[in-house]
Amino acid sequence: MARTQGSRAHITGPLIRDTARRLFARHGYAAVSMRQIAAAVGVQAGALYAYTPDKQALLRDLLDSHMQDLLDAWRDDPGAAPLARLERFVRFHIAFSLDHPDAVFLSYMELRNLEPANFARITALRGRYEAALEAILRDGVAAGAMRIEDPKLTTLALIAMLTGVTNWYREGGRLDRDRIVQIYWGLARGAVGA
Amino acid sequence: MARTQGSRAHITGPLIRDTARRLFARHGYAAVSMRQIAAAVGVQAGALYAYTPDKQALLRDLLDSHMQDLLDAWRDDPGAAPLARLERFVRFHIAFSLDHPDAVFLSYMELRNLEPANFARITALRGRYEAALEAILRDGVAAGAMRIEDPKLTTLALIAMLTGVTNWYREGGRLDRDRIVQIYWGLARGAVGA
DNA sequence: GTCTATAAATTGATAGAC
DNA sequence: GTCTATCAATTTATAGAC
Repeated sequence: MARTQGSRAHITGPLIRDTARRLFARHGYAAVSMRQIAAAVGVQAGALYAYTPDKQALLRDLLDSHMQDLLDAWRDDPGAAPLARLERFVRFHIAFSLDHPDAVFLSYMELRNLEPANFARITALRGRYEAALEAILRDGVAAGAMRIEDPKLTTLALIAMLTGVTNWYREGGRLDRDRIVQIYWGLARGAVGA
Repeated sequence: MARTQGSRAHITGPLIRDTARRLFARHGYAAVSMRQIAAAVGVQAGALYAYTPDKQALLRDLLDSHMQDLLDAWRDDPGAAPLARLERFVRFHIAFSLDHPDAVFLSYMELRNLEPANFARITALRGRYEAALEAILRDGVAAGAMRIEDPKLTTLALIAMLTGVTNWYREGGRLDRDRIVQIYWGLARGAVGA
């Protein structure tokens, strides 16, 4: 018989987050019940509430920590050439997206299910990430290394293009990661007129 | 007092579809109840079932008719120069996306809530649309008018980039539609090496 | 920390009157 | 075609035992 009692707090906490992230990404926040999460984790529904005050907080924490991780992981080198910085950004964004596909998917799919205060917080973090790319583009224009009509729109367009890899990438598919980065870098370089 | 009885079938049918599309796009399919749709339409929940056998059929019909509309609306001119065809595609895709933002959003957001048979059908229609762009890119490469490393990936990348306008466009914003098309066409043209 | 049990509300869908 | 009323299942969240 399986365990029916006893504490496993050291693994249950992270497991709840991992499980919720996967199920939310696959079926949508509203479509996944706390009972489904609990069943996949291997606990009863009531046990979840020792880790999160409610379902909304679970979603907010997932999106919040994802955006924090993303911002912490990106390190620009303002001293390098703008084109080299852009290439690094392309490589970073694709790698991060493929390493955390569920979190990336969630963070732009479930914004609408956040309460206003949480929505504002996540949107602000996203704005900081976009500003990081926009700064590269503006420096590239200033240095004469890029030709860009509208840096703000180009930022959004490039991020949408790069994030799109999560929609079709499958491990072991036709193209490996380096090849994908190479192709997208060619597209991005052309788009900025370099 | 408001009407509490009587048939208004000629307007209720389309109204249910319009309302469901808007609410599904805003809050997500699973998050919207049949009662909420009915209330927004101005009927009681039971009345909806005179128009749709169930909630799933309502979603399927919305996605199906959107993809049909999209395919019907796009008319390529295989005799024209590849770059001119691509420019027309960019203009068309952006215009269609901004004219039907909810339908576009739904059609790539709620695929996961379709039953397998419905999912396969919608995905096949989407494949036909992608093939239309890919044909232009291949012709452009063959004619020496474009330099593209991978036409398939470039197709997906361009569509993701163009569809992204629905994420930030607001009527009466900083840029009008013609200007947006102009900017995105510049990005697309550069991306394909023209 | 986890369980069992349950409260209170909401869900998709149906039946039958008009 | 629409309404009212309702069923059966499911939902989030809580209370109290262990």
